[in-house]
Amino acid sequence: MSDISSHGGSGGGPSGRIGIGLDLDATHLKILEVLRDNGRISVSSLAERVGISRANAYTRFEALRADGVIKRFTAEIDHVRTGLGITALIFVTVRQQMWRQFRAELARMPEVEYCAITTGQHDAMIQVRMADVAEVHAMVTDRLANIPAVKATETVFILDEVLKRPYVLPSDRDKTRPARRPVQEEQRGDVPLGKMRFVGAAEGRAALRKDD
Amino acid sequence: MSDISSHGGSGGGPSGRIGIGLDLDATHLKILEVLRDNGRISVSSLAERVGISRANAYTRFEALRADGVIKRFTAEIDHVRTGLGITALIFVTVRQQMWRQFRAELARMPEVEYCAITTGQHDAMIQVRMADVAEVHAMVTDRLANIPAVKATETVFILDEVLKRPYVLPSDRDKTRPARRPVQEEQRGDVPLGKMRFVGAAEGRAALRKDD
DNA sequence: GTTGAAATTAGTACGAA
DNA sequence: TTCGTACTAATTTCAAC
Repeated sequence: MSDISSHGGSGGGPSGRIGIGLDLDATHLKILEVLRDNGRISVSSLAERVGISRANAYTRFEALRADGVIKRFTAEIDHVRTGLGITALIFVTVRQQMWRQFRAELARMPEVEYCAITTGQHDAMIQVRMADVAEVHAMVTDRLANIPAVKATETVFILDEVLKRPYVLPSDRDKTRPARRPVQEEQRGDVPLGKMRFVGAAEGRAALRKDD
Repeated sequence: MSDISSHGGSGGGPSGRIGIGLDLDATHLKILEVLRDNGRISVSSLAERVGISRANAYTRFEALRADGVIKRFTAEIDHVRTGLGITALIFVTVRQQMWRQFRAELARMPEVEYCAITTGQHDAMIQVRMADVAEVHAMVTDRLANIPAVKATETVFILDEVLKRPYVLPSDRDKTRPARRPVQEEQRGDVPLGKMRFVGAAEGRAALRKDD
């Protein structure tokens, strides 16, 4: 059960994989679209829905799997039903040169569902699922605070998860947006830029993306 | 393709579902554990791995599905391979009384993978997948800024996704932690509490969790 | 890249423990 | 409830086109 992503970052940094084994065409994307909503569909039904032959579907399906485009299949579950109804985001400031230790400690925390290294005020964001707020508090004060690599934390609770897509595909963008495009074009320029803010990375963090 | 979660929040608020249709035993959790890593496993193999009969596995599997504990099955994909290698978090401050509009606009944005309402300095956090940073910038300035409900935004880029579990289960906690428990007990009290911070919700936001 | 037919496997229904 | 078995339907594999 190795949970640490073996792949490179999603930020276009030092990734690792250079040669692309497979370039995805519209059919590949269609397959991924179907698989997003029904990961247990049979390859036969998949072929039908996508509009290709079974053999072709099998070939493409296997290629997507073998090439790592599809990392794995999983079930989406209702956390409330399993008793982990509290979700929190913990923003962590990591002490320089201690990323390796931070990562190692993360691997020991099964209640962490997601951890990303970010630009901005903090260095990392972790998402945890707990039974109650007391457990979140205990996790932050007892476990995180005891990691020397952790300089500071900031915790925020999730009140509601409004939207959660399994994943986004490039083909998604051509669906809802065209209707709004003209509006965008017209309003371009009138945008009150002052109300938004981009937060860059702290000193030297980008260089520390991989372990230390 | 309705992406907005029909379920209640994950924060224990006004959920909707009251009567629990199914209380999960250790076997149920074991099933979910297997399904987390292999959502396409056959029910026969599942039965084998969990150590129950095939018939029983079918019954429990169906019960978990019908009861909504398993929301759906999906494929996990590599965003870099699909050309959406840039991930950003956008923290949004929403104008009071305009949550309904904000939610409606969100539904029109297919590149948004996740949106949660949070406590703390901001009101919501959305995660987007884009082809490049320019697209993120365009999304924030052209699309988000044009929503009257959006008072302000703060954008942060994800440099690396260190850990991404499909989901956390209550049974996970009894795996890695026991080894560290004694350490926790010893260090309890020596925790430098000053280095962490809990951020509460802004005025009246909890009451506005559902639309408006 | 497609179709069709054999082999295998999945899903269902039943009685017994 | 759970298990084991037998039955039916579907899927996967492999062949030739």
